[in-house]
Amino acid sequence: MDILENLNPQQYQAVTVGSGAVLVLAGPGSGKTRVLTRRIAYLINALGVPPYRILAVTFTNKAARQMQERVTAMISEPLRSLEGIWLGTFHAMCARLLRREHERLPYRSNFVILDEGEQESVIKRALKELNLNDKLYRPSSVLAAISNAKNALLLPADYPRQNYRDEVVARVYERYSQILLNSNALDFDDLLLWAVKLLRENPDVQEKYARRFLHVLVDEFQDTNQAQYELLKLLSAAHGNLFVVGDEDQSIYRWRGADYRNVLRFEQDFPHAQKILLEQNYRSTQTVLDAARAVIDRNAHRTPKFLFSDRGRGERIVFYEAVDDYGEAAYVVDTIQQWLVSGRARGSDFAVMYRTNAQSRLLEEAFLRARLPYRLVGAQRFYGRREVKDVLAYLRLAQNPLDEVSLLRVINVPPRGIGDKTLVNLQLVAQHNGVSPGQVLLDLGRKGEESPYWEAFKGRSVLTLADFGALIAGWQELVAAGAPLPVLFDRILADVGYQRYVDDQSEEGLDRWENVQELRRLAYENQERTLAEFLEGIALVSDQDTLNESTDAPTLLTLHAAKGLEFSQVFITGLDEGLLPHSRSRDDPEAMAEERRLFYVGLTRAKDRLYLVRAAQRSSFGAPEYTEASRFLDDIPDELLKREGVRLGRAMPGTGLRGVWASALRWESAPQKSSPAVVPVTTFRPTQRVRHPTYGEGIVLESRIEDGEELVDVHFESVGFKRLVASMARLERVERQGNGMSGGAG
DNA sequence: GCGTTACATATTTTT
DNA sequence: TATGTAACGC
Repeated sequence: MDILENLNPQQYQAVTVGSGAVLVLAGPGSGKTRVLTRRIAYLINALGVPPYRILAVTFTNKAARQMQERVTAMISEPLRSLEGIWLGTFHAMCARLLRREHERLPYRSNFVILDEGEQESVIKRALKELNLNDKLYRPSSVLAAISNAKNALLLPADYPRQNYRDEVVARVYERYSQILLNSNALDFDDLLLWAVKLLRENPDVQEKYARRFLHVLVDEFQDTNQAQYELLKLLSAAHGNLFVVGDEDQSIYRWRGADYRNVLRFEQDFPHAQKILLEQNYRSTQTVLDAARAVIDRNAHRTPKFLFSDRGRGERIVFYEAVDDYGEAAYVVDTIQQWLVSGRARGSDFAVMYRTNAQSRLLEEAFLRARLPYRLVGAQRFYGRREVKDVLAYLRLAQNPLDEVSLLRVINVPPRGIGDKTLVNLQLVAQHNGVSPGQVLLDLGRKGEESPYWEAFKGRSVLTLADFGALIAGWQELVAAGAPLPVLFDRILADVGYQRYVDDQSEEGLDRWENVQELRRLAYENQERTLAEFLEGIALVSDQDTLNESTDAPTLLTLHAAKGLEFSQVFITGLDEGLLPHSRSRDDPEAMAEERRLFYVGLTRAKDRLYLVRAAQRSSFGAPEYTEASRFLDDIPDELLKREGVRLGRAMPGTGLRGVWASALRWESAPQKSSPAVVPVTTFRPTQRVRHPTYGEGIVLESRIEDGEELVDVHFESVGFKRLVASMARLERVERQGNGMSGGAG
């Protein structure tokens, strides 16, 4: 394939631009990935740049993998390979750098990478050690503060102390860092922070890499944080060929330290940078783009862009207001099903997006009920499962016995008689001798009574400790002897009796054991790799990476996870105040602007059809609540919208039944004309009054057929909302004149 | 030291 | 809801 084929003038310019700093501002669907991959291929094929002199950075493994595949396909003979190129995520690149140069760092090359849960447990430990109240200083908020500091390249000593709380956070930060150092462990932020430190403090190292990388290319530049930007500057310093692609309007990771103003800084730092705007959109209909533009134009401080498409106006955007969150999920699934039945669309054409992961549950249930397969990105991730984390902790312990986090996690899992007392003792002994608890254990395990630590323990506790230490010692020997991953895996499970522990023959136990088996399968597939590589691969996978592209089914995913993807038909659900925009962003204009960008990202994922869905009533947990329509909906011009479903006024909080009544009045509910699918026949209709032998009288909110059963949602005067199966519940119609507005509680 | 239970408590997005 | 933790009894 010709690398320069099928490029518009701006894309062509970006692909072939000469040396120096280049900023490509690429609107959604403007061929950003195409530009990036062709640029790399162009450098190699046309300019003869050897792949090993190229550094290309992405945010997700998936993006990296995709880029790798596409570029490889374009590389011409005689090379045909990208051997030597550094193409990966920021974090993977840093991990690689740090392992290579570990002698310049206070870490060993076999350091482990902590995930967020582990970070939090270290914070909790630090708080406890410092006698701080974890109610007052929430681990999550302290962690966020520390993370922000690291993103801004601030070490504990540099942490700004403006008030007492800062002082406390600084002290926790200090202790936290010590624990990590002693554990030979790094968190995600450390990977970046230490990489920058390494390059800054070792000019020879910096020069080595900066000279090597003739070209540095970056995807999603608007999502970089300070540390990442600094790293890019350090690595491109020698040749100055820094090629970044991004879009301020798609910056949605502010909470993680990303700062879209890096785009502005870039222009200041490289005043001669070439700036290229990609504005032609190849993805969406003009209707979708118009709506997206109307939404994003309300944000200040951005480079105005004029996205245009030659795909024509396309269909109007459907706006559906459901009675409640069940109705919302049902609408989504019904609509998709009708398309599928009609044969005019396939499963993978659809995506259902939401703000928070919790929203996926009702949707999943609806899909399950309809017996429609779906694929889910992220959420209760496999690697987050307790049993999986346990086994991984064992593996990490085998690789790095200094890892206190993992040690503390599994030292008494399954229960082996090492309780709080013994644990505190162990830590004391370790501290006294200036070693880590893991080392004490190992020594006890290896030498038994000969160990100098033996006497420090009293009673039989030392026996249990020594037993466990002997296990770890055994695993370590296996690792040192280069035993294959599955062998080590099985040995560990057998040694600790893990199956007996998780699989209690209950359904849940079976499920857990399944997960362990799944992990073992993974180890088997990766048996060519070292334990360290295996663990690092797992530590750095993201949810987005778990998307299985081969399944032909609708995708359920958060708006964040949707970035970079596209679908023929997109549902954005939960368009309620408090959810999108999220309530936590309410009082912060910057956060609110980001909510808007998030919505913008969702809108621009759609190629052909867009459905905006919300629920008039939603239960976050416990009690259902009335919701207000998202303010963002107001910004979409009416002529782009086609309303369906019930119609509600804005905001009827505290008006009791009125909300329910209003929501039960169908405003327009004609089935989509374009869809020949069968409209199920129901016995009950919304607004109809019914009587139930136990609950008394109520009003039908919604009725639909699922799996051949008619499901009726009723609001009873006595008990409120109930979902009934029509054939089971002895529901009677109540024929009555007049408006039923009286009676009932809200 | 272990296991059960009651109770509280918090819920955004993730490399 | 679902998860964690504090308290209790064994």
